[in-house]
Amino acid sequence: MNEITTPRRATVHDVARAAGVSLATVDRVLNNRPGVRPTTARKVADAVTSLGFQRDLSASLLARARDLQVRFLIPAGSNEFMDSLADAASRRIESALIERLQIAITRLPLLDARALVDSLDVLMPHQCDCAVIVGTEEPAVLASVEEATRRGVMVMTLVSDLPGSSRRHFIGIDNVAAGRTAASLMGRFCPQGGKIALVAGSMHLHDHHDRLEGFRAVAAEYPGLELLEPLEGHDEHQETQALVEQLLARHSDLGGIYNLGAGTTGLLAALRRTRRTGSLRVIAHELSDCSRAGLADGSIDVVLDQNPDGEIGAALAAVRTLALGAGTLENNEPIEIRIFLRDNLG
Amino acid sequence: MNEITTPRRATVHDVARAAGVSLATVDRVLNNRPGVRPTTARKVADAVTSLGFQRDLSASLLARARDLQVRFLIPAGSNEFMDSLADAASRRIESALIERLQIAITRLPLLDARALVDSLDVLMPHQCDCAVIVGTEEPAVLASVEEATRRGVMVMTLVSDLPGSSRRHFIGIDNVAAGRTAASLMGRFCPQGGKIALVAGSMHLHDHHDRLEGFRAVAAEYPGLELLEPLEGHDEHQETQALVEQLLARHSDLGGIYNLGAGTTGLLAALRRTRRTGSLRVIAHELSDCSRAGLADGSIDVVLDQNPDGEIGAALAAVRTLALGAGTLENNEPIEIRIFLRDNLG
DNA sequence: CTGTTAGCGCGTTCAT
DNA sequence: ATGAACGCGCTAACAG
Repeated sequence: MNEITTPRRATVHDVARAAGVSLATVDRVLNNRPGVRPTTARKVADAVTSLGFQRDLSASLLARARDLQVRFLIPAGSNEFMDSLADAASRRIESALIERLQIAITRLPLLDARALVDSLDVLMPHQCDCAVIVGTEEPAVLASVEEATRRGVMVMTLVSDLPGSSRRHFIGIDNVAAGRTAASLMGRFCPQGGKIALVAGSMHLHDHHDRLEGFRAVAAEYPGLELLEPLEGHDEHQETQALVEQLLARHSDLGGIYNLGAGTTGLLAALRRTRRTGSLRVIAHELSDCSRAGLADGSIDVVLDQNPDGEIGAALAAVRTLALGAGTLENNEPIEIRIFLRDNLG
Repeated sequence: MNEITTPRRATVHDVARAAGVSLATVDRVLNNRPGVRPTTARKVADAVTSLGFQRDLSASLLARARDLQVRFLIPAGSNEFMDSLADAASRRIESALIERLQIAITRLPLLDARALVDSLDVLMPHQCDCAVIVGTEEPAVLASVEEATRRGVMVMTLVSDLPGSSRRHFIGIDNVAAGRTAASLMGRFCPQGGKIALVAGSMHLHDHHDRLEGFRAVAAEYPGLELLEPLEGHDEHQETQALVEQLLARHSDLGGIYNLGAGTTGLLAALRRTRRTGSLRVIAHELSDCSRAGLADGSIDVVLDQNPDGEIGAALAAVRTLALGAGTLENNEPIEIRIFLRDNLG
């Protein structure tokens, strides 16, 4: 039998011996601290690569008698999805602690760049190793991210990326693919073709924009589908409900609705009031109590979900990896979109 | 600002002090080793619960200067899906090693209970902490699992469970839900109704059986759907291809095919030869090179995937948790079924 | 039966 | 600029 005999991993001792220096020097190089001659540093670096040395994060945290501190900065009040993100983070507090990861969560009062910047600017490297933020692409935010990085606080973006910045990693789904998938389903749901309505929060939101783009691209492959102009409900229950009721009244022959925003509660209310849940195919985003109910009673056919639990898990895993000093994460696979019907709900 | 001040976790020292004993005694109780008076053991146990003590697995492995050994026993040759399971495990070898988890993989020559039993019986606790097996429900296998458990080797079931046994955990999807989901999609794909063909490997396989059951239950909700008698292709390319070609020839008005087995290659060949990829809705199982190609060229509409990577990850996480001595894992949520269309392929 | 002690891989004073 | 020595939470070999 081919038994796999794993060779013992290299330790700091091995590196020190190979480089002909002491443990302390190796440690200084590893954590790139000052006080090492360039020549010595090179010797250590060579030993590290030739031995394939990999630091043991757990032992490192054990020695420092210190946990890894992660702070999530998540908007509140605006979006139901943000609540589920925060909940997912909360749920992990306990289990993360066992792995020496301390999770702190700050809900920002508004979807306000100022509040985010203020919270970010306060974070110091001795109390926060990594800030995981969901932020909008505004100059003040970008500046704050740069500043945090310079101070020694890693920044990671969640849900919505800040491409030009010094964020070390991005966790989120591919929203264009989400829109494409929705269209691909809708096209198959309506083999006879038909009018399809699009309900968004706002076209100014990056993710909504991407979803719309993806949906339109694939919908074009189904000549029978006639896309109506997108409605903007600003993710407000009342407004979305009114909009959808008006929509249903105007188009008695509507074939489907793609709700690419977060106003699912309002949409559902409208659908139920007008009792048009049979002949109409409805695709919405984000699993929530509301959308679960919609799936259960048949008013929603499919829910595309961003998988907040998976995103939080991926974020924590990334923090651990990046804490070792890796420049960037190469395995930057985006989070997978989850697809739910009534029949595969947890 | 509500700063979360986490109290320091309790350590073995704290437990020893609280129980009025020494570290060694605490350790003996924790690893339930012999040589401790019941009275003393109780005092320690009380201290553990009252302090909410949780062992640090990493520190434990560090002290033992020993990695956690996990062995996967996976059938070979029969099923393409098993290959992807083994691949998923292989891909994790390196990253797991950093977390002190040594992965070993044994491919069993046949889907043969005897081979599984032989491999399992050899495993000793000093070389294998946990065996993760995908096995059939046969008396010899069950006996072997009991024996392994008695020896001190944990057993975990993967993909296919052994309900009555002493396996500590099961990792797999809900196949009834998978079948239901397929029917739910098919029903929506065929609003006019139509004939639906079912292609299975064998009705003797637990998972195929469950999928069929789920599919039938939900398909009954769509009165227009007419289910043909299931075909058994025994997951063989040739046989499945012949079966499907015959099927297509006989039913020129076929509306859809649900391939609930693993013979996707044969199915695809038949579809391409008969060039019937337009009006026909096809739902298959397991993402593979073959099914990916089918999605890409439109011959397959939807692939339901068991998520082998996720299953391996869940298995490794479970091993870590169970290694601390927890009796059973309470969070026994099944693995989620992944749903792929052409537009959300990684 | 129970306690003492050394050491796992690493970080961190404090000397040198 | 560099090294020796101690401690983090836990296990194990050896005393008592």
